[in-house]
Amino acid sequence: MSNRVLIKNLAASEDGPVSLSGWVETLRDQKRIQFVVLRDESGSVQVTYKREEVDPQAEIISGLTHGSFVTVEGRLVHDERVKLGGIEIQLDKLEVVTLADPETPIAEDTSIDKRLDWRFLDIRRPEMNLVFRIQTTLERAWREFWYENNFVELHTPKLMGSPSESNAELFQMEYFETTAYLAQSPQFFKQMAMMSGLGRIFEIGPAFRADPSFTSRHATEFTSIDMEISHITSHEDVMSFQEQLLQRGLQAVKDAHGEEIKALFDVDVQVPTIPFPRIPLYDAIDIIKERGHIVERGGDLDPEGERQIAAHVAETFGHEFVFVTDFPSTVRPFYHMRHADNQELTNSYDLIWRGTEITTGAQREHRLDVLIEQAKQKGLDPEGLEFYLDFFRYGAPTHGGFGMGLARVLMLMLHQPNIREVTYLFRGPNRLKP
RNA sequence: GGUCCUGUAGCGCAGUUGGUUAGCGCGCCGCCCUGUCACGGCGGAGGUCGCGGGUUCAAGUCCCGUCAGGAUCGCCA
Repeated sequence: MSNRVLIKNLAASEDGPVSLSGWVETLRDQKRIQFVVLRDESGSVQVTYKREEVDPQAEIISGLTHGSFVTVEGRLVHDERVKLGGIEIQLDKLEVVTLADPETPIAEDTSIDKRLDWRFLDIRRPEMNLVFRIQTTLERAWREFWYENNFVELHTPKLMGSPSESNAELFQMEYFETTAYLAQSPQFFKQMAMMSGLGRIFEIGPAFRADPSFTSRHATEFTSIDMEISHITSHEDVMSFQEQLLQRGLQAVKDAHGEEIKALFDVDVQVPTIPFPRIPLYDAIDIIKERGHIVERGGDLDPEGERQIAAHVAETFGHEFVFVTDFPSTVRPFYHMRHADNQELTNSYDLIWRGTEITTGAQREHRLDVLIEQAKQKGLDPEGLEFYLDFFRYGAPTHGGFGMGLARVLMLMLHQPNIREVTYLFRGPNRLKP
């Protein structure tokens, strides 16, 4: 390994010899003096070289192109004249590792679709680079929370022999002599873990949906944050876990990256207070109606309804999050538990962050006879659900959980307009590359 | 899948009621420049106007179709 120093650590270092490596960001090639702005994964710094009469090193610098990767040896000097951080490297030796093609195919203001074609160049930009450092911090904080609470991490299969849920569109593929499906959700397998005695589980993994959805918040493959816990009394227990999880994650991101996020995205990360506001759906519909938007009872909230209830919560409680609870059974899958005293409502919720849905959660029905009855009411044939229904034949604890879209969380955290900005390699109806 | 909008140089855009050689900024190439920092100065290259058809003496511009992209709705995470 080379003994390269990260640029972000230079400002606090003593003047003296250093070696760096990085990409050429700018070359200001004057007759007597040359300036190279060098960027690595942590930041940018100016490299200065004073030219001699006959000077092979200066010729090498003159031949540099934007994006070329170089190693630099020189002396770090703190100098107030330098606008870029008040430091510069006075060059002893610059070596070209690889010369870049002179014309870069994308720029900062290039449209998202072209930038996705050249994603590796796009992610070289400091703000895009930061996104994935934030993602790492977020997942780490969540994992720590789960570990502290005795969760088991699972990896459920993504190749399925039958659909994992009823409604969403399925990808199917040849599988030797039969047909396989890509998992739309780990739903059934994480419930299986409850009957396996694992108690509390989480999974961070891919989910696949063959929906031709053209919006700023949908992908055909996305990373799903899933959690399932046993021995709950209602969906309230699930919501309580989730709000703690989000608070922990956002606190960790703010602590580790708050200043950078402010500098690069102009966003102040808000750590939410607990508990998040909770509003039953029918109350939410009444509130939305008072605000001038009509949502029919018996249906789901439409996007405008979600924005309206979020605006109401922001104005009334000063909170960015809201749990909308007790959805009607007509819009929920058969496995959501219904109210004991009202078959039309479920022990379920959606979590909305600044007007966008990031989660669906629920208490699950654990009684086999009730489950079969609810499946039938949804027009499902229990025969096709045998493998799932078997879970409930040999003793099932009460349980519930949620699924949360990772990229949606990042998009909303960083106030990005599109899920594609915060997904490493986006997959949609018209994008399979790179 | 529906609706609306957009496709002009490597990138971002302008292009008038249809009219001669399609422009601007950035980038790129060459030369010049004593510390630049959005460096500056001079010069230059680069275009099947998404694609196909139609109207017209004449189409980047109007019409039809098609492909691609964006926003939004449906659906969801």
